[in-house]
Amino acid sequence: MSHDTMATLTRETISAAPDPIVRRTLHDELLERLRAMIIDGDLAPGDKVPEKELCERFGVSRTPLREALKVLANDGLVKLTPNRGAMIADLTLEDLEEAFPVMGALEALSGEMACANITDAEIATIKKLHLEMVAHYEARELKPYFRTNQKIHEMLLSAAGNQTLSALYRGLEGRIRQARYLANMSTSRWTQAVREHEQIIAALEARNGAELGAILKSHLANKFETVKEALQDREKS
Amino acid sequence: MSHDTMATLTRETISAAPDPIVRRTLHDELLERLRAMIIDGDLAPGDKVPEKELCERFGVSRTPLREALKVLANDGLVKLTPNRGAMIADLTLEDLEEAFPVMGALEALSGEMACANITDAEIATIKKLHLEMVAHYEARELKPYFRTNQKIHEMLLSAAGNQTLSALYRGLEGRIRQARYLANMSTSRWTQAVREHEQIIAALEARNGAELGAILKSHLANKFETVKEALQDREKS
DNA sequence: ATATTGAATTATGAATTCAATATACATGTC
DNA sequence: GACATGTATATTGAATTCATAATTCAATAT
Repeated sequence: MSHDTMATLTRETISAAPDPIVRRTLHDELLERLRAMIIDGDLAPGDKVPEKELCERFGVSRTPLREALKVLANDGLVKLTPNRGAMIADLTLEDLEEAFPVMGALEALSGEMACANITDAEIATIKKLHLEMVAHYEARELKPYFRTNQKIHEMLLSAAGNQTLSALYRGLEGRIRQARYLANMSTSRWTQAVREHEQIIAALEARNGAELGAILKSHLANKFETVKEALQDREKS
Repeated sequence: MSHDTMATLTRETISAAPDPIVRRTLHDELLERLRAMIIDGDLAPGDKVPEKELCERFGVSRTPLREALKVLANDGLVKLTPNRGAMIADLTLEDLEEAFPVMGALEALSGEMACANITDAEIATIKKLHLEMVAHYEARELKPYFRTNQKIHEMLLSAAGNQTLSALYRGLEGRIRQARYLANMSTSRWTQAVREHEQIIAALEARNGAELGAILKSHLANKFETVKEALQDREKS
């Protein structure tokens, strides 16, 4: 064994079995859990965040919890008022009006990039999901419909293969999470939405990125209109 | 004074002078300062973040500083490794390749929305900045050129009038901050960039949102190519 | 009866402390 | 002399503590 290969060999020996023990910080773990709680609605918008209670629940001290809250505040999921603590952010019409165009731009990009990178297998999976979704539409099953719908958009996003894009998109989605439960669509809008999804599939199969981007953008804009109406109705009551 | 107007009057008296004392938390202040330090390059990529030193510098304890670091990590400006502390995030080619398309989408949206909302006065200001920038180009003053350039893009962004968009854009910009110092443009690229800026002004004056969006997108794509080359050169050395 | 004031309680922001982990250094072995 | 092992120091993550601000509630005045 010559001397100058030693170092290389040693490194290979070590890196041959790179199986590090994953250790997460409490802060990190809490961040994930709290995000999930907010997005799932366990912590409702407008709620005060009960620091003490959550600490007991998770069995941690206030320090890591508060660190997580600062991050969530930065992401817009909670509002922090000095000396008055944290509240789960409430969704205003203005928030929606700001978020949707940005979502549209990101979604369009996601479509464009997905067309460039997606595999045939992935397209097949999306088609299958699409058929599932249509079945839910025909059965008028709103919740399963939404769920499948979201899966399709998630797949497009991951097919785009851009972590930065995904992160921003998910961040925005978290903020407008409430909108989902609002959009009790009219039959005509629902039919239109399904038709738009047909177009999405077609553009995807043709791998026409520009087209897909445009469709997604207007699809989202239409969805926004639906949500906006629902939100305005709710605010009246 | 009738009794039923009392409450109203009282409320008016209070809300007539809403001049709350602005109190910021240390965490918030630190966040701002650290961001500036990173973006200005006072803390260089790859540097370990000296917790203790910074605490002394700012005269605060570790708690608020660490809170700020978590937020910065969430934004991708620093990397946090458990038990090993924080490092200023280093910019890889992959980061750039991910960030630029997203920046492009956001910038395009910014242009579109700016056209819809911008005032004549704002257009005039931008034109003035543009002339300044051209002057710097002709004098071959790179740094002032960049600075003015950035001001123009900032104005477009604020003219778009979408806080969500601004926040995401600035976040991304912070991450690719290093790219600025890399882009030592060739003369031909520089000339091209100025020409593109002429087009930007033209589209803006015509208030042609779609056009402006498209120009900004390709403008950024071209810039990316320049930066990419510079980065590859640097990585070789 | 209602509104206002002041004291007690609670919650928050930030500093400090403590335990666990990593790094640096020294010593011993081949 | 190179490497490994053990020890000391420093740094980090998280709990605890402390001071201050906000909230609650009873007492008082209107």
